[in-house]
Amino acid sequence: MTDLARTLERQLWDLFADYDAAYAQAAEQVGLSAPQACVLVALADGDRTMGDLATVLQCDASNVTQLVGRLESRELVVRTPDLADRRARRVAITPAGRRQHRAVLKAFTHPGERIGRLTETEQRRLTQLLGKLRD
Amino acid sequence: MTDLARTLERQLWDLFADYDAAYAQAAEQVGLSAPQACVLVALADGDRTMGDLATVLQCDASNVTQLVGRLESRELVVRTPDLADRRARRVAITPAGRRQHRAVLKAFTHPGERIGRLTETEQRRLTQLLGKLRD
DNA sequence: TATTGTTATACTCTATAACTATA
DNA sequence: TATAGTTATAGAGTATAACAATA
Repeated sequence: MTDLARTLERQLWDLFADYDAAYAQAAEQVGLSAPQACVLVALADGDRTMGDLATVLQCDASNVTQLVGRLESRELVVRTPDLADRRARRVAITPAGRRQHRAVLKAFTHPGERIGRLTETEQRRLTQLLGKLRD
Repeated sequence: MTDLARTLERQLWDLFADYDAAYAQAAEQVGLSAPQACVLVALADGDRTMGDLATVLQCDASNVTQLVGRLESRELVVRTPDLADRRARRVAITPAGRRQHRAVLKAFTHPGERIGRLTETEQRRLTQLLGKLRD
């Protein structure tokens, strides 16, 4: 491996460490854990079944049961029956949950600040490079 | 916020999600949790006191006590007295711990693969942009 | 008196296995 | 028989508060 590639690896590691910490802190400011905030994010664009949530969050269904249970006890989400499949339950974000979600987004200023340090040209270049990175 | 900035935020989020998952998977392949792997990384370049570890890992000292305790019970690290300060204890990685650490690095191919998709010129450009991002 | 580290405790996150209800 | 979700359980990560030993 080249020195350049090693430098890049280190930069990515450091960047991600900062990013993770900033996200956890943003959630915490709102009184949520990072996984709880992720649930609200996953529900922001519409309700989902429990199983769908497990897929999106990349975790076990039993974990979703507990995450949603804690959020429901705080009335940030609600579970309703699925009319098409009586085994399934749909989870939806409540108005209070939506307020919390917006608060997390507002507190998570980290990416916006960083991106704002780049000129528009640089941002375009970065988008292109990151796109190639993900493929 | 511009569309371009929004695209970048989304790209960073997706990239980081992949990165996190890949790191956790690399650690798991070796039989470690991600935090445990981070302890080994922190000790790879030399021993540290418990308090120093807490600073580096950005967590509470009582958490370090438990993380190190689990690793020590598996003989991946050892605690030795600090000769200069009898309150402190120095934690060092063992040969077995070093093997585990190397195995994690070997399994964590994700960043290297991604970086390898870029030409050297693109890598240089990305390094520069990421540097500006972090400041 | 302040600092280093541990212990006791509590809560969250997470998965596995066993179970219920429905398809 | 297979699938959606829950429950019971267990282990790991995390922090707070109280504590012991040392500075």
